[in-house]
Amino acid sequence: MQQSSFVALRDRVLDAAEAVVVRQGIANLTLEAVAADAGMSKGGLLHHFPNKDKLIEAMVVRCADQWREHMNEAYAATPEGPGRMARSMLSHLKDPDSWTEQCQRGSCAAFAALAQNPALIQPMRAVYSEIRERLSKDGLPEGVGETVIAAMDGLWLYRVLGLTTVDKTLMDLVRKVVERLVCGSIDTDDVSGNADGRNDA
Amino acid sequence: MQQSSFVALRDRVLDAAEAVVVRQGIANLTLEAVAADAGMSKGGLLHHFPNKDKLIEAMVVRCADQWREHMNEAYAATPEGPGRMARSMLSHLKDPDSWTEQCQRGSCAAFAALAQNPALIQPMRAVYSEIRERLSKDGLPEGVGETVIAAMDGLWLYRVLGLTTVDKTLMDLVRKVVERLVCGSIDTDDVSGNADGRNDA
DNA sequence: CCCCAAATACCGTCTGGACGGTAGAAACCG
DNA sequence: CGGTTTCTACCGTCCAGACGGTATTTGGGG
Repeated sequence: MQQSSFVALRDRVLDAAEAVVVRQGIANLTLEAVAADAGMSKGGLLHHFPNKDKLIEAMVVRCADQWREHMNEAYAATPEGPGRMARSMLSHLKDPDSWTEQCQRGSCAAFAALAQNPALIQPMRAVYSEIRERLSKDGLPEGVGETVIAAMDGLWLYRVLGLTTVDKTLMDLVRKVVERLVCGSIDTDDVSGNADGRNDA
Repeated sequence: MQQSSFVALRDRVLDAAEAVVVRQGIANLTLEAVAADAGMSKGGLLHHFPNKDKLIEAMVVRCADQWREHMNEAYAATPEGPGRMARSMLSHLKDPDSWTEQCQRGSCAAFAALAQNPALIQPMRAVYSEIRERLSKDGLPEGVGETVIAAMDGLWLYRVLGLTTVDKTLMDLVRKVVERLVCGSIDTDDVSGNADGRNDA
C-alpha cells in the first residue's frame, strides 16, 4: 500500500503540504503537519525530502511546471493572430474553478517559499520571464501585454489575500474590459506611437 | 531620551518591525528582533504591545490609515469629472519612489498578518471595500474601475514577490495604457452596453 | 521646596512548548 | 540476508510570553 502508485508518493506529499497551508495557514506548515496529512511519520517524510527547503522547492517547481503546461495548452487552443498570447491568458478567466485552483496552488507555493527562503521562488520567476517574453512578441502595442497580465495578477492577489471576493461576476467584468483593450489595440495601434507622448500633470 | 517624542515610540516600534521584515524576511519577524531594532528589550516591547498579534494588528492598521490618507490626498488633487477616482489612483504610479515605499509598507503588514493570523488583515480589507465602492460610483462603464485597480495591484504583486523587476519603465507603460483605457471609456461608454455580448471562443 | 509614595516604563531571566533535523531500530521486500 | 523504506525516540535551538525586579517620572502633603 505504501507505493500505491509509482511516482504518486511525491505528489501525495506535495498535495498534503498544500492542504496544510490552505487549512491551517503558512505558519502551521510544519514537517509534522505535512507528514500527518500525507499519512506518514516525520522521519518517513524526511527520507524523501531531506529538509524543509527541498520540500518547498518541490512545491514551487511543481506549481511552475503546471502553470507552464496550462499556459501552453491555452495558447495552442487560441486562434492565431496578434495578441494571441494575451488572449490565451485571458481565457483562463473563463473557468473560475480551474483558475481558483491554480490560484490556490500558486499562492501556497509562493508564500511557503517567501516565508521559508525567498530564493526558492526562482522557478516562478522563470515562468514569469517566459510569459513576459512571449507577450512582448505578441504583436500588441507596448504596454498592453504587461497590462493584461498585471490585471489578471491583481485578481490573483485579491483572492490570495482575501482583500475582496473574486467571483465569476468580477472575473467576467475585468476579462471583458481587458479583452476590449486587447482587440482595440489590434485595430488602432496608436498607443505605441504615443509611447513618447508624456501627458503627465 | 526614552520618549524623544510623545507618540513616536509606537511608530518607532512599528518602523522597526517593518525594517526587520524587509531585511530578514517574515520568518525572522520575532519579538526579540523587533525589540533589538527598536533599541529596547523584549520585555520592554511587550510592555507596549501585550502580544505579537497586537503588534501586527498595529502594523496593519497604521498601513491602512496611511493608504487611505494617501488616497484621499491624491483624489483631492485630481481634476473633477468621470473617472476621477480611477485617475487619482493611477497618479500614484507617477512617483515610483513613493509607490515603492507604500508597496513595502503594505507587503510587510499584509504578509506579517497572513503568517501570524489571517484575520488581522481585516483593516486592509476595509480600505479595499472603500476603494471599490468609490470606483463603482466613478462614472465609468462597469468593469473599468475594477480593471484599473487590478492592474495596479498586479504590479504590486510583482514587486512584492520579486516575480519581475518593476521599474519606472514598466510602471509608465502600464499607466499609459490604463489611462488610455479610462479616457477611452469616458468618450465611448459602449462597454457596459456590451455586457451581454459573449464572444467566447 | 522637599520627601515619600504610587504609577509608569523598561529590563533580564526563565519556562514551556514547538520545530527542524538526526540516529538507530523495525518492517517490508526480493 | 541485503537493501529500502518507514517508524520511534531524541537532541539542540528558537521563540512567545510570564515574571520579578529596577529606574524614572509623577503627584501630593507638609
